[in-house]
Amino acid sequence: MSISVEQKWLHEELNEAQRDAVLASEGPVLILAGAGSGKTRVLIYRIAYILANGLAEPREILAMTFTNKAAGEMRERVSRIIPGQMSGMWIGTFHSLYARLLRREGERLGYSANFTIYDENDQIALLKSICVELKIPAQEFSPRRLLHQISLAKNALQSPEQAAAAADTALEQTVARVYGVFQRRLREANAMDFDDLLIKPIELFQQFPLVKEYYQDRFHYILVDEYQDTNRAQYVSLNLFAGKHKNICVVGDDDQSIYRWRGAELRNILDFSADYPDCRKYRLEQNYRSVQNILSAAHSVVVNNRQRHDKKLWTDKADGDLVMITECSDEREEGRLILDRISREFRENDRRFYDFAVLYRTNAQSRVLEEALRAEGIPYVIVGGVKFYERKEVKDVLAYLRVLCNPNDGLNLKRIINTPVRGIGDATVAKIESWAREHGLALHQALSRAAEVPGLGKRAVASINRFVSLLKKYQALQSELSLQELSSTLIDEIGLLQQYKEEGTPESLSRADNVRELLLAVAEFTAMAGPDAGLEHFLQHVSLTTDIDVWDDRSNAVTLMTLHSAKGLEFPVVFITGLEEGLFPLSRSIIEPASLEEERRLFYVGATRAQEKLYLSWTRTRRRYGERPGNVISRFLKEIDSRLVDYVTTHPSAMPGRRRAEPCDQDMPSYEDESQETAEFHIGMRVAHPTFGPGTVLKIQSGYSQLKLIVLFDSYGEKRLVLPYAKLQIL
DNA sequence: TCCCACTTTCTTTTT
DNA sequence: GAAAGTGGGA
Repeated sequence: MSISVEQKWLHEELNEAQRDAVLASEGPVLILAGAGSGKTRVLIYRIAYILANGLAEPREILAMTFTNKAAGEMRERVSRIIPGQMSGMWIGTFHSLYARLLRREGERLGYSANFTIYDENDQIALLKSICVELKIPAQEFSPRRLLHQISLAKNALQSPEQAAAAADTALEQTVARVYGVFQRRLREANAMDFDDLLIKPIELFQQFPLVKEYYQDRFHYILVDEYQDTNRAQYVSLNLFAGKHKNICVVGDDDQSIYRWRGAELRNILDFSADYPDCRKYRLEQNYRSVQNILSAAHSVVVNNRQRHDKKLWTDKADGDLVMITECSDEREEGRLILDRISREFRENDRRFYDFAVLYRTNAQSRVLEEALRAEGIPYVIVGGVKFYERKEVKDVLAYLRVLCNPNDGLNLKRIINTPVRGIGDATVAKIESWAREHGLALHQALSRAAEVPGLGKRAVASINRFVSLLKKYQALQSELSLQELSSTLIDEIGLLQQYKEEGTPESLSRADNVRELLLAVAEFTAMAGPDAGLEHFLQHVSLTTDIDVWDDRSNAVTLMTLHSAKGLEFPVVFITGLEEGLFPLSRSIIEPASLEEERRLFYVGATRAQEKLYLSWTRTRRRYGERPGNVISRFLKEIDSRLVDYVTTHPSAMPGRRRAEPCDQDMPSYEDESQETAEFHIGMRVAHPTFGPGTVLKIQSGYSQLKLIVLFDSYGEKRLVLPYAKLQIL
């Protein structure tokens, strides 16, 4: 195809490799784009190029991004290059775009358009009730573990029947059994979980070829960001979408794949050229983000991975400062270290608070850091962690809204039936539930016929009737009132705010605040989406909006978040904390090479967020599970080329209140220096137990007086053993 | 049915 | 050390 318009910006804004990738609009295209190499820019210009040359209408473009925030930015930047109408373009995350598709077409699969989206807590709650019903011992098969297995099966497009057929171990058999019931329950509730959002479009397309053809026809150009983190379901659905025009452009970096644990398959990107033999490949290897030392340090770690394509990013930036590694005595010291560096950066380099990001492996680490920043009065924002919409009081209100929107949602119905307390206890609910099941009714239907249910007291029936008429009333009001009016009247009527006020504890007051904030969020949503946006849209927005989507990168505050959340972002100064064996890399990952490599990629992702300064820290000891084990320096720190590193140890000063950091001339400490009393055992070691048989040591915890081992037994799962009593044999 | 005190588990990471 | 789960008593 000849290019009708040769835009000036193609030459001014892009380097040669980027421009080639943009111009290759037709056919399958794979763009291997290293960290900071401008892949977002390529995607944006690609869309702009397609539109500017009239190759497609906006509505014929489908662009998958990793976050809603990224989608919004992309849309905005495209419209700045190509002013004009952008409406009709499908740009968003897999989950939000597929939810849109399923609201339109899900009817064919037996879901009505008002389906509820279940988040992880809902999934767990549902699984728990299934486990109780099927009498599955929760100790042996924790709902969490079952959920993870089910989720992996779903994302691998395995049906419950296939899972049952393939099941060997007791765990797999249980998973398959629960999985089948789980799916049935979701459907009965007219609910989809996050995984269903990805797999139902595939079912739809497979069962309804005409629907498939419509969408295949419609989307002339498909663009996918972060392709290295797609799972099987995403992969299959993309191929279905691209089936006709085959103009599919995927962008990714195998070194930045960090979601294997939730089913992402690296082979999707590694095998793209096998799937599309005529595909064109482009490599973006010039990094525009980081100084050379940071880039080299990150590279010196990630080269230790075996599962990767060899490549090396380059930059024409200066070397920059050395990467600083600091050894701290404990996590509070680590917090102080960060304060210290921030104030120094302020003095020396004229920074703003938003120039800094503090990254960590687990959310639990944020607390100490938060305390340190607060004590010093430094503004900060935490991305992730306990999410607003997951707070109890917020979920309670949302549960009401969900039930109003979708009465079949039995899970949320059970949540609110006795919240606030109205005398409908567990026993009553259980009776109605089993009666409902006997008669093939949904819970809400049974509730309206409470008088017929045997064994219910008069008081209980009266309470239920009051509750049912409350719901009926608001269902009727739904069409008359605006979203805001509906929710605020409802909150008034159930007396939630008043109840919190009466309790008067700081905790309940903050709950009241959260409920008010939820009302604010409703107002904000209406302002953004327009008055026509229905309850189901608001609820979908709530389910699929993450912290990172609302994070404001220009607010004047230090950002705290997990390494995972930091993907795709950049900051002048980055701190990566908690670089200790067992924390980063996490102990569970150490025993499995593939997981360890993923941890290493996570380190790579974190390090390459930094533009100018990278501070890495580890602590000699850190509180975990209320205990305080000794730590060993992370292997990742040892893998960094020592010529790129400035190693510093902080010593608690004799004078209280004063701290200093002193350079330490010695080489970095090695594992051997850290000889623990646990010398006999180490993580990853194979052991045998008289009752549980063979297993692998997952974790070693040093308590105050005794040591605890966590061992993953081949046939008994995880057990915690107290060392002096566990008669373990080393294999 | 509800509330309080006690025990247990939990820490990966996220749409 | 917190949050959630368990069990006994009112």
